[in-house]
Formats: sequence, C-alpha cells, structure tokens
Amino acid sequence: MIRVLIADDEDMIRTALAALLRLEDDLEVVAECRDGESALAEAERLRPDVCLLDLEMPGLDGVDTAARILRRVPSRCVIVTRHARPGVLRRALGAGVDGFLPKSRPADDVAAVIREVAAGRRYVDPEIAADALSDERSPLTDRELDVLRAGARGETVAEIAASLHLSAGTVRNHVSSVLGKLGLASRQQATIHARERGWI
Amino acid sequence: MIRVLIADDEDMIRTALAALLRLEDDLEVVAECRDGESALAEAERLRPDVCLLDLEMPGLDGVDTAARILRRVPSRCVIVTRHARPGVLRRALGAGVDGFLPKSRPADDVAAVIREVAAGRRYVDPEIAADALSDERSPLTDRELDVLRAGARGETVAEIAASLHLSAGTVRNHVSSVLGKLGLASRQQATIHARERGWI
DNA sequence: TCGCACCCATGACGAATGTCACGGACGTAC
DNA sequence: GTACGTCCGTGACATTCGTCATGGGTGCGA
Repeated sequence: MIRVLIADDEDMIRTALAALLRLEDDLEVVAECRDGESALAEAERLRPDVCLLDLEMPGLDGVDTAARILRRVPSRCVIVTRHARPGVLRRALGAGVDGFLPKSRPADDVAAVIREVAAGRRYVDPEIAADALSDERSPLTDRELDVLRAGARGETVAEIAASLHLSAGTVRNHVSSVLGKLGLASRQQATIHARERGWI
Repeated sequence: MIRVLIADDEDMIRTALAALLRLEDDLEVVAECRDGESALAEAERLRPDVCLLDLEMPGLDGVDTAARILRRVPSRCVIVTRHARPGVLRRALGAGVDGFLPKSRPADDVAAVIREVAAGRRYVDPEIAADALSDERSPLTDRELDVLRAGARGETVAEIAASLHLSAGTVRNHVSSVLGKLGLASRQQATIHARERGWI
C-alpha cells in the first residue's frame, strides 16, 4: 500500500484528486493539506511514501515545501503545476523532487506517476523535459531578476530602488539591460515575459 | 438522467471532475471540451441539460460561452472559477447563468449544484454572493475599463490609443481619471488592482 | 596576472507618462 | 429645458522612464 499526502490550496482539485486516488486499491491518501506549512507538518508526522505537492500555494510553494520535507523525511515528492516551465522544472529537480507533472495532463496519470515514484523511479513530463533541454535558461542576471520581481506589482523605479537598497539610476540600468536582452520596450512587458517563462 | 457538458482548458481538473461525475448514477457526461468554441459547438450538437463551464479559458471565456450557448440551446449553465470575485459573479448572472461555483469548494459540491440547476433552481456560492452585496461595483466607466484592458500587457499609450481608435491624449485622460479614482500612481498598478477585483 | 562578467553608481538626454485646464458632443434624469 | 455624467479631444507642463557613456569595485577562470 502506497501512502500518499496531497497538498493543493484549491479545494476542488485537491478533493477531486484525493477521491480518484482513493478508488485505487494500492493507494492510501493519508493527508490532505491546503498549504505548504501544514503539508510539511503532516509529512513529518505521518511520513508518507509519496507527497503530491501543488507548486502554486500561498506561503511555502511546492518546491520549497518539497525541499524541506526531503531534508527531514524519507518521502518522495511529486510536483504538480499549472504553469509548467523549464525554469520551474530546473528549480524542482534542484530541490530533489522525483516527479514533475503539469496539470495539462489528465487526472489518470497522477496515480501512474505516484506508482513510478514510489517504486524508486523518476518521472518528468516528457514535453517539459524536451523544452528544458532545447530552450536555454534565462539570459538575465540574478540582480536583474531581483529588479523585475521587485517591480512586478507596478512599483515605480524609486520604490524598487528603495526596497532593494539601490540607487534609482542603478535600477534603471538593470531595467535597460533587461529590455535590451529581451528586445522589449517597458518594464511591465519584461515582467510579463519573465513570469510566463517561470523566471520570477 | 442529467446530461452534462464539461469545459475546462486544464486537462487534469476536467478529467478528474468528469470521472467523479461519471460515478454518479443520475449524471451522464456527454462531452468534454477544452475551450469555449468547442463547448459552444458541442452544446449545439448535443443539447445537454447542464453545461459546466470554467471561467478561465483561452479564446471565449466561460461567461461569453454561456451567453452564446443560452442564446441557441435550452441548456442551463454553471460557471466554475478559480478567481471568484463579485465583479465576475455579476457578469455571469448578467449573462444568464444559473450556477456559480468557485474552485475553493470541494469537488463533491459539483454534482449537487448540477442537480440543483437541472431541477430549475439557481445556485450561487453564498460567500461570493455576500461579497457581491457588501462591496460595491467598480467605480470605473466602461471606457476606462476598456483602456485598462487594452493596456493589460504593458502596451504603450500610443498602442492603446491605436487599438481603441482614440487619440493618445484621450487615453492619458482616461488613465489619469482611473488613477485618481483608485488612488494609485501608474497604469500597471491600476490593471493589477482591477484584475484582482474581476473588473477586467 | 589579465581579461571578463557582474554589480553599483553618476549624470545627461530624449521620449513616454501622468496632471491639469479647457471645450464640445451625446444621452438620461429631474 | 436644464443639469449631470460620460465620452472624446487639445495643449501645456512636470515627472518618470529608458538610453547611453563612463567609472570603480568584486570575483572567477584562462
């Protein structure tokens, strides 16, 4: 019997997946969590065989949660995500997860991946894996990404500078460099671009 | 037997819900669609009793799809959405839908709502309904919302003006009016603000 | 050791943006 | 009919933004 923990902040998808997994004879859903913190706590308490973690959760996201779980418990982690981008996959693999499944895959696949991972194998969605191999990583430096992140909510250059403890001119230079690399015209387009690719 | 059409662009949630609904004796899932256009076509062809439509779909969104279906077919429509905001609910009710269910509700509720709606009753998530009564609607005019929508991807004022067949000055005035009403400082903050509230 | 990339900063410039004041057109409510 | 709100436009103005040139500091690999 494979003991499974599920974490997803969206009740509908979490309960639906849990209900489907419960129909499988060899799977047992031992915990349902709606955020990373409680998933971490439940994982420590119950030591499940496999943790199915949604990437997009408030507070600790799926990858952060997986990283902490893997440090404390001999479980295996599968990341499920809506926005499956090469950048996210890299982050997830770096954290030591064993499964990566985008939500663009049918629900039947979830049980299959859980079995794969429980058996000690890895599973990465082939399409995303191919993307990760073909397209190169972000051409932006860490600091440039910081600036984009800090300005993701429409903050002004001065506010970004303040929150990063930089001068306004430096921020403008970073932005200018980003726009040049990406061939775009405004900071907002750059943040949209970066978000779509999972860079920030 | 209640005949149900499901439309959701995310395969995992769509197939999961379909599988769960198929377990119910009185429900029959007659179609699964991944966008609004095909949902519209299938609804016309199959004339289901209830259409379960995700709000967030590429091309035609759930409300637009419902509006068109209701004009052609004597079906009833239920909107399911991740971002359940009062503004969205108003839009949905204006389009004539009979059910409104946020994805923050467990999957079991879906079958119950379908039965309610199929029986001729309406169902609106009580929490969202309360929100819709308490908080007032957007203080922005239609044209101001048009400007925000047109500029949602970081377009320049000139581009917004071109796509709306306006002069750049007029666009600037609309933006300025919006910022004054919302107490914000930039167009990007305004679009974020409006998006969070379901205005655009 | 020497490039080289990254990071931080300054200053100057032109373009884009937001503000303000103003006016005209059109509906609707009183 | 009048008042009001919305819509569209113009023009002038200050601010912000993105670009560019320049320079100093750091760390890393050849």
